[in-house]
Amino acid sequence: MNGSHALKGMGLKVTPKRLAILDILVRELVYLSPEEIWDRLKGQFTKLGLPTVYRNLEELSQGGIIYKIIHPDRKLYYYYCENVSHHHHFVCIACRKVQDLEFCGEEQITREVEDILKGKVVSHVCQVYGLCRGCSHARTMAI
Amino acid sequence: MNGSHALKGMGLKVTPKRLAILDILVRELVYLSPEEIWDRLKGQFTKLGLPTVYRNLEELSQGGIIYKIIHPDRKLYYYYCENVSHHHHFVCIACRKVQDLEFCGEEQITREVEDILKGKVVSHVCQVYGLCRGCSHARTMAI
DNA sequence: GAACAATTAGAAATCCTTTCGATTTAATGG
DNA sequence: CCATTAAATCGAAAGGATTTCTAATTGTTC
Repeated sequence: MNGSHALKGMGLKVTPKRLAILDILVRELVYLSPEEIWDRLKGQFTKLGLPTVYRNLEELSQGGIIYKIIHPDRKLYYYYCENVSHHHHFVCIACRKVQDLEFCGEEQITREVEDILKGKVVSHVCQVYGLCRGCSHARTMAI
Repeated sequence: MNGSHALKGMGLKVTPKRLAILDILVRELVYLSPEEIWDRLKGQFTKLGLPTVYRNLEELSQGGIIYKIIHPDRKLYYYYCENVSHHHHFVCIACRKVQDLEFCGEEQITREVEDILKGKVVSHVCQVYGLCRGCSHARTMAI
């Protein structure tokens, strides 16, 4: 994963801040809010506005290199995922780690919508919440 | 669907406003925002605060009689659905109608998470967007 | 390295949603 | 039917995440 390359590829200028924002997500592989990313970068840049973080995250997301989490609290969270083909995610509710899922019921859903509801599928979202391997162990032992 | 009965069942007082809010959702069967519901009820009640609508929708949702839509704009929308067993929905992006889907990949997903990721599923969301029968016809003819 | 367009800072605005204290209303039971 | 009490409502105001705006800065290109 080459940050500069990726940014250029989507027609964005390669700025240090933009790179740093992407880098955080690439390194942590958990979903983060704009403010959390801002906090992590404050030490690295004397001047960094929260709007800059918001704007960059939105641009990166538009460019298809990072993704938004569907979160029950209806706030913005982003995560990086290398896998660019269509797939869904398993999100750990304890540590926020995001992992790929193979399974996607697209076919069955499309068939049902077309055959029974006589409608047309445009898109679908699917997200699974739970405890990842590590957190599920930790919890079993702790409680 | 008896509104008063349903409200009592969840330990809520039967007030005219609460009934009217529920009634709108039951009659329209599309997802609506608190403000849209408020607009529809302004004529019916001289005094009706938007916070009242918000509060009631949240209570009804807590009671499990109405549901929140997962919407990309991250705003609140609610809809009524008679079917209380676990299932997902097909949402028309044109008219907002919400229809039940049979299919749910719960089993396969749980198996994948447990067997491959060694994690534990707690919950999952799934929502399909598209054009319902009527809107898909209308669009074909219009464009 | 000059020119230009894109990016950023910082403050302020926006807008959805929630909170608060005071008032009203539904439910209960005598 | 009326009194009591807890729940519900009003209206204003606060809260808080996100976006907008203008001027200043910085990458990119040639």
